[in-house]
Amino acid sequence: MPRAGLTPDVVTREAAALVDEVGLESLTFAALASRVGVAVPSLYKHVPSIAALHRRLSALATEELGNALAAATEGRAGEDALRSVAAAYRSYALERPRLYPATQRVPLPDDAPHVAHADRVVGSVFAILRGYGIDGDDAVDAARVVRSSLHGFVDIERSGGFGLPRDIDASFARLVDSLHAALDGWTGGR
Amino acid sequence: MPRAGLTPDVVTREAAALVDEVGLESLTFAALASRVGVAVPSLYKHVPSIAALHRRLSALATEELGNALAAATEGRAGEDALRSVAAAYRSYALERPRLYPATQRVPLPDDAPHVAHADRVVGSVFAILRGYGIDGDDAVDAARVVRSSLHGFVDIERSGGFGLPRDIDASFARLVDSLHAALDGWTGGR
DNA sequence: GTCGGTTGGCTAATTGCATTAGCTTTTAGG
DNA sequence: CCTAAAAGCTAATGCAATTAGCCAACCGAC
Repeated sequence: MPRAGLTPDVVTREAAALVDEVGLESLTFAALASRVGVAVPSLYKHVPSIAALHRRLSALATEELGNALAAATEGRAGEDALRSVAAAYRSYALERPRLYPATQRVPLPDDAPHVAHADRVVGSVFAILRGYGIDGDDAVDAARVVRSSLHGFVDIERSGGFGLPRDIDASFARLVDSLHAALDGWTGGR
Repeated sequence: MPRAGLTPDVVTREAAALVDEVGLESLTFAALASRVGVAVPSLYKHVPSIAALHRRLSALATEELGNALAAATEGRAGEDALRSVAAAYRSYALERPRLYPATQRVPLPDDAPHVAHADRVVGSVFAILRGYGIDGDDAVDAARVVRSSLHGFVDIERSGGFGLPRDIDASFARLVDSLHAALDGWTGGR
């Protein structure tokens, strides 16, 4: 029986591609095994459980999002960075709408790679705030505002929740305008 | 065999209570049947499938959220309404963190009750905007900004995604401040 | 009160999924 | 080449969702 050339990373990437087709909730070891050409129990040689696979998918999605955001901040600061990061965030969610929710899983504390990817995502937001001169507790509050707005928008969008007849791109632009105004006029804590 | 007194609404409410304990993804007909005291196949007399039960849960959660928001707007306008609705939105999500995600499901078009509940939630947001004198396409954009911010914040919060040592209530207050500022200074479309 | 039809219980059976146990083959390193 | 580890496999187990069909409870009409 020749080796299928699987590794945990290969299995995870194939699983992500399958999620793009069927969604996270319909991901099964049966479908994945069929996809990579092995019997179902063989998957356990590479990934200990379906739950572990979901955690790996979260780490992968978070890494990809982090990469996209980091690239978006390069050579940019302040408003320019905000707009670039916001666009990258939404682009990622629209490219992989079924995988995107996996970015929201909080890493297990001992999963160093996943923790690092998550920190990187948040780090990109803090980089924006430095351009606005916001730091300390204010930076935490502001980062939460930015993350909430972006996550909220793309989550509702990908779920089809914006049903009224109004251009969604235009609404997103107004959201980012609002974020810029909020960060630009950010005042000390209360 | 005496009747257990079940109806589709009773089953749905019991399912919601079970979701509060175990989460949406761990809801099973087996656990629910045990909870209401009937055999598993008996549940099919009241709810046609697990998928249909999830849709009913979404309608119920959306109704509850709609009730909370409607109550929060009563006798209030503008900034007062915004703060009240924002608080009510977050309170609901914190009271039923495991059920809250069900509010995000888009209703099937022919599910009139669910559609009505969803419209009511959005209606409460539009009521706020009327107090700020925002209408037309601007109102759609602004409603999407408000919904995104609120949903995004509570979704990250309930998932444990705000890990940095900073009071979350304070961050939420800053989010609402930002929303108020955005709505207060809302200018015409672009 | 009785009867008939409908509703709501039940058990048995089926299919599919996640997982474990243990055997066999392939592969890598000494 | 040999050995141990890794990676395939089948069989088996337990659980979940669902269907089929039987029986009893219930309700409305007479």
